[in-house]
Amino acid sequence: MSGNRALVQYLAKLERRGALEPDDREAILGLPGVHREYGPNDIIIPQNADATHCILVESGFVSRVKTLESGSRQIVAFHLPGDAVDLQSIMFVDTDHTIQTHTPARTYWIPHRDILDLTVRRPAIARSLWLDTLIDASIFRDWTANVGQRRAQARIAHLMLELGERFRAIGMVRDDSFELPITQVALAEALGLSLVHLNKSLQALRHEGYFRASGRRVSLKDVDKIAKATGFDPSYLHLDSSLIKGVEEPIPA
Amino acid sequence: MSGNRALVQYLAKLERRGALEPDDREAILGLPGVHREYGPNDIIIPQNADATHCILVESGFVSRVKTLESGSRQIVAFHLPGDAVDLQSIMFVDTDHTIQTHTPARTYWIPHRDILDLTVRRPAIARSLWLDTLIDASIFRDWTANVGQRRAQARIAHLMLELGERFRAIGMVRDDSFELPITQVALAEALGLSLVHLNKSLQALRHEGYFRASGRRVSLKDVDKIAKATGFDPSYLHLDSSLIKGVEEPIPA
DNA sequence: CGGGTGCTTGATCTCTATCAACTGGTGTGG
DNA sequence: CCACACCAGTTGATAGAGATCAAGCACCCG
Repeated sequence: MSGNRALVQYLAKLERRGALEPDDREAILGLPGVHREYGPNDIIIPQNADATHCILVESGFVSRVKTLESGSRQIVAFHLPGDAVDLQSIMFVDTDHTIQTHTPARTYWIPHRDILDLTVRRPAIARSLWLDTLIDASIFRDWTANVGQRRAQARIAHLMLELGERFRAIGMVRDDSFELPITQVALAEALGLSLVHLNKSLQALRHEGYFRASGRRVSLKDVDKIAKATGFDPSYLHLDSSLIKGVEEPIPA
Repeated sequence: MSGNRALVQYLAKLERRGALEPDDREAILGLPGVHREYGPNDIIIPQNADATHCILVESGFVSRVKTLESGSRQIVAFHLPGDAVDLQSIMFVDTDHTIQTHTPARTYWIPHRDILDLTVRRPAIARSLWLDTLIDASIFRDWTANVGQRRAQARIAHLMLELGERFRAIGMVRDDSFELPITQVALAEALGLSLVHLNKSLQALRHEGYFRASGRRVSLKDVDKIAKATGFDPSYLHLDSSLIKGVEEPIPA
Protein backbone atom coordinates (compact mmCIF):
# COMPACT_ATOMS: atom_id res chain seq x y z
CA MET A 1 0.00 0.00 0.00
CA SER A 2 1.68 3.16 -1.14
CA GLY A 3 -0.26 5.07 1.44
CA ASN A 4 -2.12 8.25 1.27
CA ARG A 5 -0.42 10.44 3.84
CA ALA A 6 -3.57 11.59 5.63
CA LEU A 7 -4.69 8.02 6.15
CA VAL A 8 -1.24 6.93 7.24
CA GLN A 9 -1.13 9.68 9.85
CA TYR A 10 -4.61 8.97 11.11
CA LEU A 11 -3.95 5.27 11.31
CA ALA A 12 -0.77 5.97 13.24
CA LYS A 13 -2.76 8.03 15.68
CA LEU A 14 -5.32 5.29 16.16
CA GLU A 15 -2.62 2.71 16.62
CA ARG A 16 -0.79 4.70 19.25
CA ARG A 17 -3.80 3.84 21.38
CA GLY A 18 -3.88 0.18 20.54
CA ALA A 19 -2.64 -1.93 17.66
CA LEU A 20 -4.91 -3.11 14.90
CA GLU A 21 -4.86 -6.33 12.92
CA PRO A 22 -3.27 -6.18 9.46
CA ASP A 23 -6.66 -6.56 7.80
CA ASP A 24 -8.11 -3.63 9.66
CA ARG A 25 -5.06 -1.57 8.92
CA GLU A 26 -5.36 -2.26 5.22
CA ALA A 27 -9.03 -1.44 5.31
CA ILE A 28 -8.36 1.96 6.80
CA LEU A 29 -5.53 2.71 4.41
CA GLY A 30 -7.84 1.81 1.57
CA LEU A 31 -10.51 4.35 2.44
CA PRO A 32 -11.47 6.32 -0.64
CA GLY A 33 -11.66 10.06 -0.65
CA VAL A 34 -10.52 13.28 -2.22
CA HIS A 35 -7.97 15.85 -1.19
CA ARG A 36 -8.84 19.48 -0.73
CA GLU A 37 -6.56 22.40 -0.11
CA TYR A 38 -7.33 25.59 1.78
CA GLY A 39 -5.77 28.90 2.49
CA PRO A 40 -5.55 30.49 5.90
CA ASN A 41 -8.86 31.45 7.54
CA ASP A 42 -10.91 29.48 5.08
CA ILE A 43 -14.18 27.91 6.10
CA ILE A 44 -14.12 24.19 5.44
CA ILE A 45 -17.65 23.44 6.63
CA PRO A 46 -20.03 26.20 7.71
CA GLN A 47 -22.32 25.94 10.69
CA ASN A 48 -25.70 24.33 9.92
CA ALA A 49 -24.48 22.50 6.88
CA ASP A 50 -25.20 18.91 6.05
CA ALA A 51 -21.85 17.19 6.08
CA THR A 52 -21.48 14.12 3.94
CA HIS A 53 -17.81 13.41 4.52
CA CYS A 54 -15.40 12.97 7.37
CA ILE A 55 -12.34 15.14 7.13
CA LEU A 56 -8.79 14.22 8.00
CA VAL A 57 -6.23 16.96 8.48
CA GLU A 58 -3.10 16.16 6.56
CA SER A 59 -1.32 19.42 7.21
CA GLY A 60 -2.21 22.76 8.71
CA PHE A 61 -4.04 23.93 11.77
CA VAL A 62 -7.81 23.70 11.93
CA SER A 63 -10.43 24.54 14.51
CA ARG A 64 -14.10 24.10 15.23
CA VAL A 65 -16.04 27.19 16.22
CA LYS A 66 -19.50 27.75 17.58
CA THR A 67 -20.98 31.11 16.74
CA LEU A 68 -23.56 32.29 19.23
CA GLU A 69 -26.60 34.48 18.81
CA SER A 70 -24.65 37.46 20.11
CA GLY A 71 -22.09 36.98 17.38
CA SER A 72 -19.42 35.91 19.83
CA ARG A 73 -17.48 32.83 18.92
CA GLN A 74 -16.21 29.94 20.97
CA ILE A 75 -13.55 27.69 19.53
CA VAL A 76 -14.41 24.28 20.92
CA ALA A 77 -11.54 22.29 19.48
CA PHE A 78 -8.22 22.56 17.73
CA HIS A 79 -7.11 19.97 15.22
CA LEU A 80 -3.58 19.08 14.22
CA PRO A 81 -2.31 17.01 11.33
CA GLY A 82 -3.44 13.43 11.73
CA ASP A 83 -6.71 14.34 13.43
CA ALA A 84 -10.17 13.49 12.20
CA VAL A 85 -12.08 16.74 12.42
CA ASP A 86 -15.54 15.79 11.62
CA LEU A 87 -16.11 12.27 12.74
CA GLN A 88 -19.23 13.22 14.65
CA SER A 89 -20.96 14.49 11.55
CA ILE A 90 -21.26 10.89 10.49
CA MET A 91 -24.45 10.60 12.51
CA PHE A 92 -25.82 14.12 12.38
CA VAL A 93 -27.73 15.86 9.67
CA ASP A 94 -26.67 19.33 10.75
CA THR A 95 -23.28 20.54 11.86
CA ASP A 96 -23.55 22.62 14.99
CA HIS A 97 -20.32 24.46 14.39
CA THR A 98 -18.05 25.80 11.71
CA ILE A 99 -14.83 24.11 10.74
CA GLN A 100 -12.17 26.52 9.63
CA THR A 101 -8.49 26.75 8.93
CA HIS A 102 -5.95 29.01 10.56
CA THR A 103 -3.10 28.21 8.19
CA PRO A 104 -2.99 26.81 4.71
CA ALA A 105 -4.20 23.26 5.10
CA ARG A 106 -4.53 20.05 3.17
CA THR A 107 -7.39 17.73 3.98
CA TYR A 108 -8.72 14.38 2.91
CA TRP A 109 -12.45 13.89 2.58
CA ILE A 110 -13.88 10.43 3.14
CA PRO A 111 -17.55 9.74 2.40
CA HIS A 112 -19.51 8.83 5.50
CA ARG A 113 -20.87 5.79 3.81
CA ASP A 114 -17.47 4.21 3.42
CA ILE A 115 -16.61 4.73 7.05
CA LEU A 116 -19.94 3.42 8.26
CA ASP A 117 -19.51 0.44 6.05
CA LEU A 118 -16.15 -0.32 7.62
CA THR A 119 -17.55 -0.09 11.10
CA VAL A 120 -20.31 -2.52 10.25
CA ARG A 121 -17.90 -5.06 8.86
CA ARG A 122 -15.02 -4.59 11.23
CA PRO A 123 -15.75 -4.31 14.94
CA ALA A 124 -12.15 -3.43 15.75
CA ILE A 125 -12.40 -0.36 13.56
CA ALA A 126 -15.75 0.53 15.05
CA ARG A 127 -14.13 0.30 18.43
CA SER A 128 -11.18 2.39 17.39
CA LEU A 129 -13.32 5.18 15.95
CA TRP A 130 -15.61 5.09 18.95
CA LEU A 131 -12.52 5.48 21.12
CA ASP A 132 -11.46 8.45 19.02
CA THR A 133 -14.74 10.20 19.71
CA LEU A 134 -14.58 9.28 23.39
CA ILE A 135 -11.20 10.95 23.62
CA ASP A 136 -12.61 13.96 21.85
CA ALA A 137 -15.30 14.10 24.49
CA SER A 138 -12.70 13.79 27.22
CA ILE A 139 -10.95 16.83 25.81
CA PHE A 140 -14.21 18.76 25.65
CA ARG A 141 -14.79 18.04 29.32
CA ASP A 142 -11.37 19.31 30.12
CA TRP A 143 -11.99 22.49 28.18
CA THR A 144 -15.23 23.10 30.00
CA ALA A 145 -13.44 22.80 33.32
CA ASN A 146 -10.59 24.96 32.10
CA VAL A 147 -12.86 27.73 30.90
CA GLY A 148 -15.25 27.42 33.80
CA GLN A 149 -12.83 27.31 36.68
CA ARG A 150 -9.38 28.65 35.95
CA ARG A 151 -8.45 32.27 35.78
CA ALA A 152 -6.81 33.76 32.76
CA GLN A 153 -3.13 32.92 33.25
CA ALA A 154 -3.65 29.36 34.40
CA ARG A 155 -6.23 28.87 31.70
CA ILE A 156 -3.83 29.96 29.01
CA ALA A 157 -0.99 27.88 30.40
CA HIS A 158 -3.18 24.83 30.58
CA LEU A 159 -4.13 25.09 26.94
CA MET A 160 -0.51 25.65 25.95
CA LEU A 161 0.51 22.48 27.71
CA GLU A 162 -2.24 20.57 25.97
CA LEU A 163 -1.12 21.81 22.60
CA GLY A 164 2.50 21.14 23.46
CA GLU A 165 1.74 17.53 24.26
CA ARG A 166 -0.33 17.05 21.17
CA PHE A 167 2.32 18.57 18.94
CA ARG A 168 4.91 16.41 20.62
CA ALA A 169 2.87 13.31 19.89
CA ILE A 170 3.05 13.99 16.18
CA GLY A 171 6.71 14.93 16.20
CA MET A 172 6.23 18.66 15.75
CA VAL A 173 8.11 19.73 18.86
CA ARG A 174 11.76 20.68 18.36
CA ASP A 175 14.07 22.09 20.98
CA ASP A 176 11.17 22.07 23.39
CA SER A 177 9.24 24.50 21.28
CA PHE A 178 6.49 24.35 18.73
CA GLU A 179 4.84 26.49 16.13
CA LEU A 180 1.43 27.76 17.22
CA PRO A 181 0.09 29.23 14.02
CA ILE A 182 -2.92 31.12 15.29
CA THR A 183 -3.66 34.71 16.05
CA GLN A 184 -4.32 36.01 19.52
CA VAL A 185 -7.90 36.59 18.50
CA ALA A 186 -8.31 32.88 17.93
CA LEU A 187 -6.60 32.02 21.18
CA ALA A 188 -8.95 34.35 22.99
CA GLU A 189 -11.92 32.69 21.31
CA ALA A 190 -10.72 29.31 22.45
CA LEU A 191 -10.21 30.42 26.01
CA GLY A 192 -13.29 32.53 26.55
CA LEU A 193 -11.24 35.65 27.15
CA SER A 194 -11.26 39.02 25.49
CA LEU A 195 -8.43 39.76 23.11
CA VAL A 196 -7.08 42.55 25.25
CA HIS A 197 -7.09 40.56 28.42
CA LEU A 198 -5.51 37.59 26.72
CA ASN A 199 -2.76 39.78 25.39
CA LYS A 200 -1.97 41.21 28.79
CA SER A 201 -2.11 37.84 30.47
CA LEU A 202 0.25 36.41 27.88
CA GLN A 203 2.67 39.18 28.58
CA ALA A 204 2.45 38.54 32.27
CA LEU A 205 3.21 34.88 31.70
CA ARG A 206 6.19 35.74 29.56
CA HIS A 207 7.34 38.30 32.07
CA GLU A 208 7.20 35.77 34.86
CA GLY A 209 9.29 33.46 32.74
CA TYR A 210 6.73 30.74 32.14
CA PHE A 211 7.32 30.70 28.45
CA ARG A 212 8.87 32.50 25.58
CA ALA A 213 7.50 33.30 22.19
CA SER A 214 9.36 34.42 19.15
CA GLY A 215 7.07 34.99 16.26
CA ARG A 216 4.62 32.18 16.64
CA ARG A 217 7.02 29.70 18.07
CA VAL A 218 6.22 28.91 21.67
CA SER A 219 8.66 27.43 24.11
CA LEU A 220 7.45 26.40 27.47
CA LYS A 221 9.97 26.84 30.24
CA ASP A 222 9.90 24.26 32.95
CA VAL A 223 6.87 22.37 31.84
CA ASP A 224 6.71 20.46 35.08
CA LYS A 225 6.34 23.58 37.14
CA ILE A 226 3.58 24.93 34.94
CA ALA A 227 1.88 21.57 34.90
CA LYS A 228 1.88 21.48 38.64
CA ALA A 229 0.67 25.05 39.00
CA THR A 230 -2.20 24.59 36.57
CA GLY A 231 -3.00 21.00 37.46
CA PHE A 232 -2.18 19.81 33.99
CA ASP A 233 -2.18 16.05 33.65
CA PRO A 234 -2.04 14.93 30.02
CA SER A 235 -3.83 11.68 30.65
CA TYR A 236 -7.12 13.09 29.39
CA LEU A 237 -5.55 13.39 25.96
CA HIS A 238 -4.89 9.66 25.74
CA LEU A 239 -1.98 10.12 23.42
CA ASP A 240 -0.78 6.60 24.04
CA SER A 241 -2.30 3.34 25.13
CA SER A 242 -1.25 3.43 28.77
CA LEU A 243 -4.65 4.35 30.13
CA ILE A 244 -6.77 2.63 27.54
CA LYS A 245 -8.25 -0.72 28.23
CA GLY A 246 -6.93 -3.56 26.17
CA VAL A 247 -9.10 -5.42 23.76
CA GLU A 248 -10.71 -8.29 25.54
CA GLU A 249 -11.74 -11.34 23.67
CA PRO A 250 -15.44 -11.29 23.06
CA ILE A 251 -17.34 -13.85 25.04
CA PRO A 252 -17.49 -16.93 22.82
CA ALA A 253 -20.91 -17.57 21.38
CA MET B 1 -39.28 -9.73 28.42
CA SER B 2 -40.48 -8.52 31.79
CA GLY B 3 -38.01 -5.68 31.61
CA ASN B 4 -35.67 -4.22 34.04
CA ARG B 5 -36.77 -0.62 34.30
CA ALA B 6 -33.33 0.93 33.81
CA LEU B 7 -32.79 -1.01 30.60
CA VAL B 8 -36.27 -0.24 29.36
CA GLN B 9 -35.71 3.46 29.91
CA TYR B 10 -32.32 3.45 28.29
CA LEU B 11 -33.55 1.48 25.33
CA ALA B 12 -36.41 3.93 24.95
CA LYS B 13 -33.91 6.76 24.89
CA LEU B 14 -31.82 5.06 22.23
CA GLU B 15 -34.87 4.32 20.15
CA ARG B 16 -36.11 7.87 20.23
CA ARG B 17 -33.14 8.50 17.98
CA GLY B 18 -33.75 5.62 15.63
CA ALA B 19 -35.54 2.32 15.87
CA LEU B 20 -33.70 -0.93 16.47
CA GLU B 21 -34.44 -4.40 15.19
CA PRO B 22 -36.24 -6.76 17.57
CA ASP B 23 -33.11 -8.84 18.06
CA ASP B 24 -31.04 -5.84 19.05
CA ARG B 25 -33.76 -4.69 21.37
CA GLU B 26 -33.88 -8.04 23.09
CA ALA B 27 -30.13 -8.09 23.39
CA ILE B 28 -30.12 -4.74 25.18
CA LEU B 29 -32.97 -5.69 27.46
CA GLY B 30 -31.07 -8.83 28.35
CA LEU B 31 -27.95 -7.06 29.58
CA PRO B 32 -26.93 -8.44 32.95
CA GLY B 33 -26.14 -6.22 35.88
CA VAL B 34 -26.86 -5.32 39.45
CA HIS B 35 -28.87 -2.56 41.04
CA ARG B 36 -27.36 -0.15 43.52
CA GLU B 37 -29.07 2.49 45.60
CA TYR B 38 -27.66 5.74 46.84
CA GLY B 39 -28.57 8.56 49.13
CA PRO B 40 -28.25 12.24 48.27
CA ASN B 41 -24.72 13.54 47.74
CA ASP B 42 -23.21 10.10 47.57
CA ILE B 43 -20.19 9.39 45.45
CA ILE B 44 -20.91 6.66 42.95
CA ILE B 45 -17.48 6.54 41.33
CA PRO B 46 -14.60 8.64 42.63
CA GLN B 47 -12.15 10.43 40.38
CA ASN B 48 -9.16 8.32 39.33
CA ALA B 49 -10.90 5.03 39.92
CA ASP B 50 -10.85 2.10 37.55
CA ALA B 51 -14.42 1.67 36.45
CA THR B 52 -15.47 -1.79 35.39
CA HIS B 53 -19.13 -1.17 34.78
CA CYS B 54 -21.35 1.19 32.86
CA ILE B 55 -24.02 2.80 34.96
CA LEU B 56 -27.59 3.51 33.99
CA VAL B 57 -29.61 5.97 36.04
CA GLU B 58 -32.98 4.51 36.86
CA SER B 59 -34.14 7.26 39.16
CA GLY B 60 -32.61 10.31 40.76
CA PHE B 61 -30.37 13.11 39.65
CA VAL B 62 -26.68 12.47 39.06
CA SER B 63 -23.74 14.54 37.91
CA ARG B 64 -20.16 14.23 36.82
CA VAL B 65 -17.66 16.55 38.47
CA LYS B 66 -14.06 17.38 37.77
CA THR B 67 -12.13 18.50 40.80
CA LEU B 68 -9.19 20.73 39.96
CA GLU B 69 -5.87 21.23 41.68
CA SER B 70 -7.19 24.35 43.36
CA GLY B 71 -10.00 22.36 44.89
CA SER B 72 -12.61 24.07 42.76
CA ARG B 73 -15.10 21.84 41.07
CA GLN B 74 -16.66 21.88 37.63
CA ILE B 75 -19.75 19.85 36.98
CA VAL B 76 -19.36 18.74 33.40
CA ALA B 77 -22.65 16.88 32.97
CA PHE B 78 -26.01 16.23 34.53
CA HIS B 79 -27.72 12.89 34.16
CA LEU B 80 -31.41 12.16 34.36
CA PRO B 81 -33.24 8.86 34.63
CA GLY B 82 -32.68 6.84 31.49
CA ASP B 83 -29.19 8.17 30.89
CA ALA B 84 -26.03 6.12 30.70
CA VAL B 85 -23.60 7.94 32.95
CA ASP B 86 -20.40 6.18 32.42
CA LEU B 87 -20.34 4.82 28.94
CA GLN B 88 -16.98 6.40 28.22
CA SER B 89 -15.30 4.45 30.99
CA ILE B 90 -15.69 1.40 28.81
CA MET B 91 -12.44 2.27 27.09
CA PHE B 92 -10.52 4.06 29.81
CA VAL B 93 -8.56 2.67 32.71
CA ASP B 94 -8.96 5.77 34.83
CA THR B 95 -12.00 7.93 35.37
CA ASP B 96 -11.14 11.59 35.03
CA HIS B 97 -14.06 12.76 37.11
CA THR B 98 -16.28 11.86 40.00
CA ILE B 99 -19.80 10.61 39.54
CA GLN B 100 -22.09 11.66 42.32
CA THR B 101 -25.74 11.85 43.24
CA HIS B 102 -27.73 14.90 44.19
CA THR B 103 -30.83 13.05 45.27
CA PRO B 104 -31.48 9.50 46.33
CA ALA B 105 -30.84 7.45 43.23
CA ARG B 106 -31.20 3.97 41.90
CA THR B 107 -28.70 2.73 39.33
CA TYR B 108 -28.04 -0.36 37.27
CA TRP B 109 -24.47 -1.52 36.78
CA ILE B 110 -23.60 -3.41 33.63
CA PRO B 111 -20.15 -4.99 33.24
CA HIS B 112 -18.13 -3.43 30.45
CA ARG B 113 -17.41 -6.82 29.02
CA ASP B 114 -21.04 -7.51 28.29
CA ILE B 115 -21.53 -4.23 26.51
CA LEU B 116 -18.38 -4.61 24.46
CA ASP B 117 -19.46 -8.07 23.56
CA LEU B 118 -22.76 -6.75 22.26
CA THR B 119 -21.08 -4.12 20.16
CA VAL B 120 -18.84 -6.70 18.56
CA ARG B 121 -21.74 -8.94 17.64
CA ARG B 122 -24.27 -6.32 16.75
CA PRO B 123 -23.24 -3.39 14.61
CA ALA B 124 -26.55 -1.64 15.11
CA ILE B 125 -25.98 -1.54 18.84
CA ALA B 126 -22.41 -0.39 18.35
CA ARG B 127 -23.79 2.38 16.21
CA SER B 128 -26.43 3.31 18.73
CA LEU B 129 -23.98 3.53 21.62
CA TRP B 130 -21.52 5.43 19.52
CA LEU B 131 -24.30 7.86 18.72
CA ASP B 132 -25.04 8.19 22.41
CA THR B 133 -21.46 9.25 23.10
CA LEU B 134 -21.47 11.58 20.12
CA ILE B 135 -24.49 13.33 21.55
CA ASP B 136 -22.75 13.53 24.89
CA ALA B 137 -19.88 15.23 23.14
CA SER B 138 -22.27 17.60 21.42
CA ILE B 139 -23.61 18.62 24.81
CA PHE B 140 -20.09 19.13 26.15
CA ARG B 141 -19.34 21.44 23.27
CA ASP B 142 -22.45 23.42 24.05
CA TRP B 143 -21.46 23.70 27.69
CA THR B 144 -18.03 24.95 26.76
CA ALA B 145 -19.56 27.65 24.62
CA ASN B 146 -22.11 28.49 27.28
CA VAL B 147 -19.52 28.84 30.02
CA GLY B 148 -16.98 30.52 27.79
CA GLN B 149 -19.16 33.11 26.11
CA ARG B 150 -22.37 33.91 27.88
CA ARG B 151 -22.70 36.09 30.91
CA ALA B 152 -24.32 34.95 34.07
CA GLN B 153 -28.03 35.43 33.40
CA ALA B 154 -28.02 34.09 29.87
CA ARG B 155 -25.77 31.25 30.95
CA ILE B 156 -28.17 30.21 33.67
CA ALA B 157 -31.20 30.52 31.43
CA HIS B 158 -29.55 28.45 28.74
CA LEU B 159 -28.85 25.61 31.13
CA MET B 160 -32.40 25.79 32.49
CA LEU B 161 -33.77 25.41 28.99
CA GLU B 162 -31.52 22.44 28.35
CA LEU B 163 -32.70 20.75 31.51
CA GLY B 164 -36.29 21.61 30.75
CA GLU B 165 -36.08 19.94 27.36
CA ARG B 166 -34.37 16.90 28.73
CA PHE B 167 -36.92 16.51 31.52
CA ARG B 168 -39.68 16.94 29.00
CA ALA B 169 -38.26 14.16 26.86
CA ILE B 170 -38.59 11.72 29.72
CA GLY B 171 -42.02 12.90 30.75
CA MET B 172 -41.00 14.72 33.88
CA VAL B 173 -42.41 18.10 32.95
CA ARG B 174 -45.87 18.87 34.30
CA ASP B 175 -47.70 22.15 33.98
CA ASP B 176 -44.68 23.55 32.22
CA SER B 177 -42.53 23.04 35.28
CA PHE B 178 -40.06 20.51 36.51
CA GLU B 179 -38.29 19.51 39.68
CA LEU B 180 -34.65 20.58 39.71
CA PRO B 181 -33.35 18.76 42.74
CA ILE B 182 -29.97 20.40 43.18
CA THR B 183 -28.61 23.07 45.46
CA GLN B 184 -27.45 26.44 44.25
CA VAL B 185 -23.91 25.40 45.05
CA ALA B 186 -24.17 22.62 42.48
CA LEU B 187 -25.74 24.91 39.93
CA ALA B 188 -22.89 27.34 40.42
CA GLU B 189 -20.38 24.54 39.92
CA ALA B 190 -22.04 23.57 36.68
CA LEU B 191 -22.08 27.11 35.38
CA GLY B 192 -18.65 28.30 36.42
CA LEU B 193 -20.13 31.00 38.64
CA SER B 194 -19.67 31.76 42.30
CA LEU B 195 -22.50 30.83 44.58
CA VAL B 196 -23.24 34.40 45.55
CA HIS B 197 -23.30 35.66 42.03
CA LEU B 198 -25.46 32.77 40.91
CA ASN B 199 -27.91 33.52 43.67
CA LYS B 200 -28.20 37.16 42.73
CA SER B 201 -28.49 36.41 39.04
CA LEU B 202 -31.23 33.90 39.74
CA GLN B 203 -33.11 36.54 41.66
CA ALA B 204 -32.70 38.98 38.83
CA LEU B 205 -34.08 36.42 36.39
CA ARG B 206 -37.05 35.77 38.65
CA HIS B 207 -37.55 39.46 39.18
CA GLU B 208 -37.62 40.10 35.46
CA GLY B 209 -40.22 37.39 35.15
CA TYR B 210 -38.21 34.86 33.19
CA PHE B 211 -39.05 32.05 35.51
CA ARG B 212 -40.51 31.17 38.83
CA ALA B 213 -39.31 28.78 41.43
CA SER B 214 -41.20 27.39 44.36
CA GLY B 215 -39.10 25.11 46.41
CA ARG B 216 -37.09 23.32 43.79
CA ARG B 217 -39.75 23.35 41.16
CA VAL B 218 -38.82 25.53 38.24
CA SER B 219 -41.27 26.93 35.77
CA LEU B 220 -40.00 28.74 32.77
CA LYS B 221 -42.16 31.58 31.59
CA ASP B 222 -42.32 32.09 27.89
CA VAL B 223 -39.73 29.57 26.87
CA ASP B 224 -39.62 30.94 23.36
CA LYS B 225 -38.61 34.37 24.49
CA ILE B 226 -35.82 33.02 26.66
CA ALA B 227 -34.70 30.69 23.92
CA LYS B 228 -34.43 33.57 21.55
CA ALA B 229 -32.61 35.78 24.01
CA THR B 230 -30.07 33.14 24.91
CA GLY B 231 -29.80 31.53 21.53
CA PHE B 232 -31.10 28.24 22.78
CA ASP B 233 -31.74 25.71 20.07
CA PRO B 234 -32.36 22.24 21.44
CA SER B 235 -31.08 20.46 18.37
CA TYR B 236 -27.71 19.78 19.98
CA LEU B 237 -29.49 17.55 22.47
CA HIS B 238 -30.75 15.24 19.74
CA LEU B 239 -33.72 14.20 21.78
CA ASP B 240 -35.42 12.74 18.74
CA SER B 241 -34.38 11.39 15.41
CA SER B 242 -35.13 14.45 13.32
CA LEU B 243 -31.52 15.50 12.90
CA ILE B 244 -29.93 12.08 12.98
CA LYS B 245 -28.97 10.36 9.81
CA GLY B 246 -30.89 7.27 8.97
CA VAL B 247 -29.24 3.92 8.84
CA GLU B 248 -27.98 3.31 5.36
CA GLU B 249 -27.62 -0.15 4.05
CA PRO B 250 -24.01 -1.21 4.17
CA ILE B 251 -22.41 -1.52 0.78
CA PRO B 252 -22.92 -5.14 -0.23
CA ALA B 253 -19.75 -7.19 -0.15
C1' DC C 1 3.85 54.25 -0.33
C1' DG C 2 -0.76 53.02 1.34
C1' DG C 3 -3.52 49.81 3.57
C1' DG C 4 -4.40 45.77 5.94
C1' DT C 5 -3.66 42.62 9.69
C1' DG C 6 -2.08 41.42 14.10
C1' DC C 7 -0.22 43.00 18.28
C1' DT C 8 0.21 46.33 22.11
C1' DT C 9 -1.10 49.91 25.40
C1' DG C 10 -3.75 52.91 28.58
C1' DA C 11 -8.05 54.31 30.57
C1' DT C 12 -12.38 53.17 32.18
C1' DC C 13 -16.24 50.45 33.31
C1' DT C 14 -18.75 46.47 34.97
C1' DC C 15 -19.25 41.99 35.93
C1' DT C 16 -18.20 38.57 39.01
C1' DA C 17 -15.59 36.85 43.09
C1' DT C 18 -14.72 37.17 47.76
C1' DC C 19 -15.67 38.09 52.56
C1' DA C 20 -18.78 38.14 56.22
C1' DA C 21 -22.94 37.99 58.34
C1' DC C 22 -27.77 36.71 58.88
C1' DT C 23 -32.24 34.18 58.02
C1' DG C 24 -35.32 30.33 57.98
C1' DG C 25 -36.13 25.68 57.89
C1' DT C 26 -35.13 21.03 59.40
C1' DG C 27 -33.60 17.67 62.38
C1' DT C 28 -31.60 15.82 66.48
C1' DG C 29 -31.03 15.06 71.24
C1' DG C 30 -31.55 16.06 75.91
C1' DC D 1 -40.75 20.76 74.08
C1' DC D 2 -36.89 23.60 73.74
C1' DA D 3 -31.91 24.25 72.61
C1' DC D 4 -28.77 23.62 69.45
C1' DA D 5 -26.59 22.65 65.22
C1' DC D 6 -26.61 22.51 60.48
C1' DC D 7 -27.65 23.53 55.89
C1' DA D 8 -29.50 26.12 51.96
C1' DG D 9 -30.50 30.36 50.70
C1' DT D 10 -30.04 35.39 51.06
C1' DT D 11 -27.94 39.99 51.71
C1' DG D 12 -24.59 43.86 51.79
C1' DA D 13 -20.03 45.60 51.28
C1' DT D 14 -15.74 45.51 48.99
C1' DA D 15 -12.18 44.07 45.89
C1' DG D 16 -10.52 42.46 41.77
C1' DA D 17 -10.56 40.15 37.35
C1' DG D 18 -11.67 40.79 32.97
C1' DA D 19 -14.45 43.42 29.28
C1' DT D 20 -14.86 47.34 26.58
C1' DC D 21 -13.35 51.52 24.29
C1' DA D 22 -10.01 53.91 21.74
C1' DA D 23 -5.50 54.65 19.95
C1' DG D 24 -1.18 53.60 18.31
C1' DC D 25 2.54 50.60 16.51
C1' DA D 26 4.91 47.25 13.57
C1' DC D 27 5.15 44.41 9.97
C1' DC D 28 4.01 42.62 5.58
C1' DC D 29 2.55 42.92 0.93
C1' DG D 30 0.83 44.61 -3.33
